[in-house]
Amino acid sequence: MSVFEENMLQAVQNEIYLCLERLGWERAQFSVERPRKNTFGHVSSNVALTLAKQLKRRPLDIANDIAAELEGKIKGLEKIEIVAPGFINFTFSPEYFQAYIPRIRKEKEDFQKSNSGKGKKVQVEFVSANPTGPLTIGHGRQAVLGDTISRILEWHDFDVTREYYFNDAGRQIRMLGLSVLARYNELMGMELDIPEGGYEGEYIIDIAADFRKKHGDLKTENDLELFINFASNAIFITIRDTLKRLGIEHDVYFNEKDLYKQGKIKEVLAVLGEKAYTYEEDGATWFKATEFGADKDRVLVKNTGEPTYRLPDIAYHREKIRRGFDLIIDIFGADHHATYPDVKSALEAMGFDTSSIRVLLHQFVTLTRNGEMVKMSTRKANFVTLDELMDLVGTDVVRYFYIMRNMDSHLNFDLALAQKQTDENPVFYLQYAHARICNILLHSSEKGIKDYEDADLTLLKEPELIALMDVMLEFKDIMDLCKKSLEPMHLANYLYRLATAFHKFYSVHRVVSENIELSKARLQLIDAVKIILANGLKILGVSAPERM
RNA sequence: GCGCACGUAGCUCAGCUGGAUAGAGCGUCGGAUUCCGGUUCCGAAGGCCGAGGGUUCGAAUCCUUCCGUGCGUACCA
Repeated sequence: MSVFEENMLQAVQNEIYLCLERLGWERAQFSVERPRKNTFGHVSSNVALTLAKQLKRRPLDIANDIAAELEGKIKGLEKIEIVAPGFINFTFSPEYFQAYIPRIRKEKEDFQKSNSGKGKKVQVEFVSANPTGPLTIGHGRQAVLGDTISRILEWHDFDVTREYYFNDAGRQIRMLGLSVLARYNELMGMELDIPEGGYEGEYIIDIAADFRKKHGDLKTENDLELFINFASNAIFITIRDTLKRLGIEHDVYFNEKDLYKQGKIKEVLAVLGEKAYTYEEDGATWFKATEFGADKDRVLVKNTGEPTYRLPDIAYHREKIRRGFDLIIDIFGADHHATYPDVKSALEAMGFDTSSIRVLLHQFVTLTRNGEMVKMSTRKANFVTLDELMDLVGTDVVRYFYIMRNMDSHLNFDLALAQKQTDENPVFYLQYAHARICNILLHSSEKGIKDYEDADLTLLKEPELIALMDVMLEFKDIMDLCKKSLEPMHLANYLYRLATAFHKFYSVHRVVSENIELSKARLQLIDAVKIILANGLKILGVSAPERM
């Protein structure tokens, strides 16, 4: 049996290009895609439609010419059909699909793995939540998105650095220190006095108690720095543990504080000043953002002498570029969309090329419980933490749910639904397909079919099997799409479709039957399905259970 | 006001760079199992793709106006 090196889309596209060349027609823009309906074949192209205008001929006639010219050129092709208004549909033969089964089973986790990243260095910055409280459900979306995107890039052979920008300087962190101090004083018998804008969550009390355990009773008025360090460190540890529980570990925690210690903040001010992109007004230092198209200039250093968040952001991104990544991906919540243009402008003002930076914005998570919106705020204590969510529904569900929607859309996370853990949940449907395959493989060996390596794969030819194998081969296209769009949703949807194709096949055909030869062939098939399911789930960070 | 998004079935959402009769899950109603796990499968009902205009062979998709929702528009992060 021959092995087909290219996938269907590439093979068809290349042959159409060659065909147009032979016919002396210009290269037009045309699509080669998988049609929505399987009655349109496995691959479909609109090339005749797009050529109609420049050739001044009927699309159907053009399609006929192209089809005739393609005759016998595409390996593994069963038939070409021309359909009004001028689509050319390609149907591949069962042999084409069958040829992939041994490859999948041989290459296993490396099947169709891409090396298109060529080891290029990519930095993915995500979460970067202020260390002022536990991670919430809102942070969870970004955490899972960032990690899954990282996994997708790693699959494509990029060298990925997962990074967390740790805001351990500035006003918010001082508020945290003051809040813990207030609780500490309360423990010491003083009246509780949480500062305006301070943090009121229960965890502040716990930190204060731990502080007292470690440091005992202090006269604390002048030890704010001690409280800040203790508190931010305590919260850092809980954040890291929460992420670890989700299967996420950052390679680098970049401390904002270091930007100050190493003089990077001053450097940025100096460089921008030298190039006359800053000026002083009302006691503050301003950046001339209007010269880069902004509606107004921005403050970099307040009249109190304290930098705004923009300045360290600029300094941090300057460091990112200087560290020599080929690609820098920033994942931010939608509330940050206004800040990046300023950072970009400042970097360009300093003479940096910002084309390697790609900013991904994701919309918010709306949490509902019994149909009612649950509002989230770290300062007030009425939030649901990411840990609580994992307690409720498990990490597999959390990871899948967060990426199953387009990041441009609001994610509606219905807690009541998520807690159900029933068949309404796509994760179980998917995992069940994997578990079911494992069970069938187990069953077959109990039935005495231990070795099915010598199967006759030409027996795999029923429509449900062809449809299943068609979906299996789509894996590479989906991974390419994920890389291009940096949108893991496509993989989640794909795996769901793969599971569906398998369940449909299962419901009409027995795998293990009295017909030993047929059983062997189908065992090879489902073993291959299992491999692709497991590969995809691994990229999503979701487990592939052998039984449930 | 201005900027960035979003608006598709009762609900939650797909629909990739414009393509063929707009799809799925849940919910509703009705079916399928002597059998490898029914946590499965099949069928039905349910849509002026927010509204109007434009571009073209062809629009849910691109442009434009309007309406609605979210997030920004800080010397908060």
